[in-house]
Amino acid sequence: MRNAPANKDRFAAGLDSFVTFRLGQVQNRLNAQAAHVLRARSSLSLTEWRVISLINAAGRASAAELLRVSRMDKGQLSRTVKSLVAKGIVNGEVETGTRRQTVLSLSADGKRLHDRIVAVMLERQRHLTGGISDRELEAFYSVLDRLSAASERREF
Amino acid sequence: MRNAPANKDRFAAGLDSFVTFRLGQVQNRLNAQAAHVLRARSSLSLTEWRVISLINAAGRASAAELLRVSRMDKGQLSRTVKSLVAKGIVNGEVETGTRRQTVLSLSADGKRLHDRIVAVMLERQRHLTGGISDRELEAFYSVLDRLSAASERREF
DNA sequence: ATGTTCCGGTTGACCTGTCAACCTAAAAAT
DNA sequence: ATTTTTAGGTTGACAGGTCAACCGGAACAT
Repeated sequence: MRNAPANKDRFAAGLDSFVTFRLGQVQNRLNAQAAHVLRARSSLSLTEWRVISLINAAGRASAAELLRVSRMDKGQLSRTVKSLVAKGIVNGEVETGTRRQTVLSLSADGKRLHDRIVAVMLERQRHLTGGISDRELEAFYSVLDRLSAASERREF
Repeated sequence: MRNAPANKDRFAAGLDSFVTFRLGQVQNRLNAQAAHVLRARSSLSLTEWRVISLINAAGRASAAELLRVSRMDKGQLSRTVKSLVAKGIVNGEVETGTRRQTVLSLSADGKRLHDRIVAVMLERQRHLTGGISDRELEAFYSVLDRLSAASERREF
């Protein structure tokens, strides 16, 4: 890191101390990278890929379940699922009877697509975490979890 | 943490292992929280606040400097600065001669605003990192930096 | 049974982020 | 001196995220 020119230090004291600031910077770069990879190897957007991952992880799940787990936006999920169904990547069976939920699952095509992409993503994951030991990662996740918990309080 | 209902575990294996996924979740929640705080105590958007912070940290700086340091979008910065100047929060002097840069600084109002908000933000920062030791934070930042470095390679 | 509440899902409006083209002035090249 | 390159900044178009109103069916109360 620290690849910015000399005057970077002028800012160091002011902003680097904000966890959120640093976190944000890294996250943006990671997202851009992921989106780039996806564009290079598929026609999926990052959100589409996330939804595919979610559905794959769940096997079969309703949109509501995915929402609870991912905390993504209702509307966004709805639209993304719609487009994935249109592309034949996701199947949506209208499970009537039990509160009319739509049960989502990957189609055969979807599964193949997922498996192809997930391989690349796992490789990327290895690249990203390559220089990081398991203990470090554990600690990292632990801090992340605490930040997540602390971000709960709305008044802050 | 871990406040999701029972079936959370079904997803654990699949997605929690992706650093980027976890990072993203936490980041979203932190952003939402920050935006909420800002809305409650000012009429600033998150981006406006970031730009104000940047300018404050720099004292006086050109837009280009802020860009290099923050890695935010050119256009977004331009527009945000424009609106902050319009609101009388930021002064933009057209430093001609040296590559026609516009030197940005906080106005008196801007400075007051910044100081008022930064107090809340520092309090929030303390809330967020309260349960986290300095050593843990150091380690956290170190991992973050390595992730950031690894997100450089475009092919991944 | 019927009206009320609740919940899963959809839609539209709006706001933010991102990309790329463009303008203009300064600097460098000839 | 004139042309070319480079860099700071602006703008427009568009994709993606976010909010809130809404729809319709299930569950529940009376």
